[in-house]
Amino acid sequence: MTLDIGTRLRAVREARGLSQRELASRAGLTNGTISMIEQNKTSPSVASLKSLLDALPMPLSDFFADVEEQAVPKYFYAPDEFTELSPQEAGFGGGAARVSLRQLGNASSHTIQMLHEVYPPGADTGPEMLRHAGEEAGVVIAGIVEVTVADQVRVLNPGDGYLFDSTLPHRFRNIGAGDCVIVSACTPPTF
Amino acid sequence: MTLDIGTRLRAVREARGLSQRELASRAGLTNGTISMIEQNKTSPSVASLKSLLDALPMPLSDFFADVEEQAVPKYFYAPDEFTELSPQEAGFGGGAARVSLRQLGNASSHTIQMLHEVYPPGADTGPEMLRHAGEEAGVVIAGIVEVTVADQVRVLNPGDGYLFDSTLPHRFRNIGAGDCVIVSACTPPTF
DNA sequence: CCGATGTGTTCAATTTACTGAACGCAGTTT
DNA sequence: AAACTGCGTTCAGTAAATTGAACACATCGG
Repeated sequence: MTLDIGTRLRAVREARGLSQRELASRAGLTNGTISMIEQNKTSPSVASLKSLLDALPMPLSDFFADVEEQAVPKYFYAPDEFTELSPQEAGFGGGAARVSLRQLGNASSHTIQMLHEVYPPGADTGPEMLRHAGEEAGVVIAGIVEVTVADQVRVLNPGDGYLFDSTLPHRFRNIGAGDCVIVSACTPPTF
Repeated sequence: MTLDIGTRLRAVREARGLSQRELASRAGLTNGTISMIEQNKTSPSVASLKSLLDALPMPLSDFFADVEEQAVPKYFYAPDEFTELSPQEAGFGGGAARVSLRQLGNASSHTIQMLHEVYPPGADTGPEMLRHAGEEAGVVIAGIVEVTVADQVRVLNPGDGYLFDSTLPHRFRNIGAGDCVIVSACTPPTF
């Protein structure tokens, strides 16, 4: 989401019938600064923004309540825009190997969670089986992974997939020589 | 003036069980910055604060206001066990190009539908935009695809992803020289 | 006991926000 | 018309936020 503080601020300022200079003097800032902010050429500090809103006046929560509604929705993500989830939060307690779990977007505001997962050789989600609400599915892109679901164990190769209810105890182990890459999806997001 | 965002940020961060470094890496900032902010030694820019809250996640306004049942359930699928969806069934009416949409499992008995999609060069879901209930997300594995969602158009390369509400009109076009491979997920399954 | 890993803090260097004084433009006033 | 008054924008310089690499302090395993 690219949040548009500039137009939001301008809208509020003009609704009060204030010029940039008037608002600037009340807030203890300069008109130039306000101009830059309204054009989204800079991202003001919280302190500066609070000064401006105090001078209007308007609470920060109200200001952002509207800003987030007007925010431009984000549909596309470059590789570096995936958010890396820490192993701990993903449910991997004392895992020795480092697993990369890169999430697509901000799952808290969606009903679906998609992950780009990379397991180094030997990586294991651990003998303690994972369990959580929802369903999960995935496709193996590269490498070899042994997946355990309930009482079933299976070795999956590139092109293979899986699909099961997440409340069933499950476990992933990379038993190949190289990295194992999986693209998976969960619903609802697990936190 | 106070506006103690430092202790507020620390409270939410610790509530999530995250260290300063973990949060920093997710938000694309450094641990030092978070330390300074939490001690109120600096006033973060709105852009920085939003990055931090997105990684938690939490909206700015909140921050500021205070399978089908079988005898034996099937969890694993070999590549030839994916069910090929006919273009028509997938919503492609008179599409000239042949698109491969291979579905993992029997989606009607699940809340999640995962597809392994292959688009030949020039493939297009058509100028009539698709619309259906639910959300969909995907990761590009190979090739180059142009995706249109509502009024946004974007060219996605391997490693890129997408995530949007399926009620928004959308369209996929393979604009590369080779096949385009995408692994996607929808919720709920679209039929 | 010591090395390895974890935490949060500190500080010089860099990037960025902000200042202060310009600028150009549109109405009014003389 | 020229001179004023108001508006928002631009720009070099300054102040502050942010980085990146240290630091000190804990906990854990050999």
